[in-house]
Amino acid sequence: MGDDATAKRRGSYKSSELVRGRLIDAAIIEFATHGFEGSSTRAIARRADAHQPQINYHFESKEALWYAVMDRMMEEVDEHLDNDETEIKAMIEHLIRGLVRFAAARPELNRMMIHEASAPSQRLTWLIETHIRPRYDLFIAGWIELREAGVARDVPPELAYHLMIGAASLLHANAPEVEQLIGITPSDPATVQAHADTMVRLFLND
Amino acid sequence: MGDDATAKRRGSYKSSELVRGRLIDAAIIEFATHGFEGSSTRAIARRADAHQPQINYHFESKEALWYAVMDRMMEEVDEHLDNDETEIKAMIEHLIRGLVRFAAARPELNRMMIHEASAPSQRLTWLIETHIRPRYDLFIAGWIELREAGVARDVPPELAYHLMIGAASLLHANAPEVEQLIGITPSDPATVQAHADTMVRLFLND
DNA sequence: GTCTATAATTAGATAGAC
DNA sequence: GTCTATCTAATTATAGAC
Repeated sequence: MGDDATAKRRGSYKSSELVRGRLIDAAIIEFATHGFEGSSTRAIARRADAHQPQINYHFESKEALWYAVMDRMMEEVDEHLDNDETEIKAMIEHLIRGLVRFAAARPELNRMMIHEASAPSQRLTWLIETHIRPRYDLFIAGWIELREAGVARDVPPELAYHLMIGAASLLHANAPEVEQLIGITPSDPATVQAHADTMVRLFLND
Repeated sequence: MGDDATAKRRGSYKSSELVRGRLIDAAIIEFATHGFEGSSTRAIARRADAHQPQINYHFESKEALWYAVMDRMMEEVDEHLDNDETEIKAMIEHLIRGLVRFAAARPELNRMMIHEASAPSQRLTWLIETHIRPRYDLFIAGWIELREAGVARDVPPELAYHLMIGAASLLHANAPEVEQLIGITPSDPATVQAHADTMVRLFLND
């Protein structure tokens, strides 16, 4: 170790990971804005300051890049929603506030979700079975427990997930519309705070 | 009148309007599913049982077709939300139930809105100024009045519109996901009813 | 690993016969 | 108004020099 070959391998490896990461970052923006079909690998590469064929080098295909993007987004959700509360009401309140904060910080996930969830597809099936169902099951179990404890308002479990995510995310997913229509910046900390407070009031009993 | 030329003109006119309507119907589905850039005029024409150049004949361009689609969708919203209630609480309850019913019947509008509202564009600006702002202004004026009357729950006016639409529409915009994940059909009358009931409970005081 | 060149396919739009 | 054929430009992916 320490010879030229090792140094070169290390250097190349590091550089490769950097480009790979930049391509994922760029793809998140493009896929969220234009959808999978509407995004071009050239635009992704340009945004990542890379060349278009590097996508096929670092990933198997445009589709493989999309899967890598989703894996990354889901890691980020989990970091945002990480929860060490033990009391049940504090936990759900923490979750609701986390949902709003994440929607504001990363509107791209909700945008991508709507693009993909609009029609059945292999990508949607993979997304549901790999990433969504485990998280959904946890959420629903918690919601039912909260309903029984009288903490949650009267929202049927099979509707709760999408009502809550819809109310938490549209303001941020549609941020460009909101800014032009209403004149507020949805990602402003004060707006996020007011939004989270409102969500807690709406979905939890006093 | 009544001569061959007139008959032919009449026949052609009727046929032309029919094709034009079918192209708009088809474009609604395609634009909602794949976004503007992701939709191909060939796919739209195929779905309308027409030929691809007929789009450029009946509309100036793919973009002109998109504008015609939005005009049509907005006409449909207004029909769905048409309201002859006079009492203020009955009016907002009618509106909320109408929002849910429309989202279920025509998930395409909400899908298109998210596609377009994700990034600034000429299309988004036109959509806001032509169609959204007048309806938004009416909604907000009503919401403020309701807040003062103590009928509406404590949701700030600048958040109310997107919270309500988000909660009303995501379940239906993401219907394919919901069916696979939860196993319910969001457009089922019983589900729509339960969804509307829940929305009224969430956003209005008892 | 990068980057130029390019192959193969598909896109939106148009020409012109009917 | 319709429909075939086609133009130009853009797309994903690959070949091969470096």
